[in-house]
Amino acid sequence: MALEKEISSIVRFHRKKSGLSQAEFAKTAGVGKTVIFDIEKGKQTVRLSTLQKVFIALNIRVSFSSPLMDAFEKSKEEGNANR
Amino acid sequence: MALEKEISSIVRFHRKKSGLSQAEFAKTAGVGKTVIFDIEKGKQTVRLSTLQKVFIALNIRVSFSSPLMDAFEKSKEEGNANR
DNA sequence: GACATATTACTGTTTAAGCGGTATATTACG
DNA sequence: CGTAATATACCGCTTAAACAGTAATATGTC
Repeated sequence: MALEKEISSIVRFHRKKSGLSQAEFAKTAGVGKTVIFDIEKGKQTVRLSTLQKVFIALNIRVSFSSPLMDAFEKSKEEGNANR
Repeated sequence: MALEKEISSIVRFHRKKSGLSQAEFAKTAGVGKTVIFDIEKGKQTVRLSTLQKVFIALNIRVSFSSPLMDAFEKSKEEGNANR
């Protein structure tokens, strides 16, 4: 599933459960009402900072996975952020 | 950990493992070199579409979790996208 | 059907994201 | 140390994201 479509349905579901309209939720999240509509419509060009506010307001966590993720976690523990 | 910092370190780690410089990787991901530098620097205002290109190029998957996530998955199976 | 509420759509304005070019700083390696 | 590669930084330029306002649909609820 495309990332923006997934975000779209997740945000809408969570917002509806919160009982807030788009405009009300926009206020609590600290963003404009337009961008809530856009996100729920599946807009691909939203800014990360905007999504972050929405996710925080809805108590949604984001995580990442990949074939290299175990090695990445290991490197963090060892304090090798890069190399 | 802040989302943009997490993305920053994950992207840098994966790119380094790929053996590409920022400029080379930018080309393969289909974005400008500047935005790769910005992402690895922890920029918060990157666009979702840009991150998407980077994640695809690095084979990184994104997933979401929340207290309502089980109910959300259920509602998908039942075909109730909203309500 | 009438009426309230919410969503969708469109507007103009402000701000900045992304871009390539380039210049400087940093890092790696012989 | 020198030098090549890479990363970091700054530059204008173009495009569009986010915004509030408003208007038009849609979705209820009585």
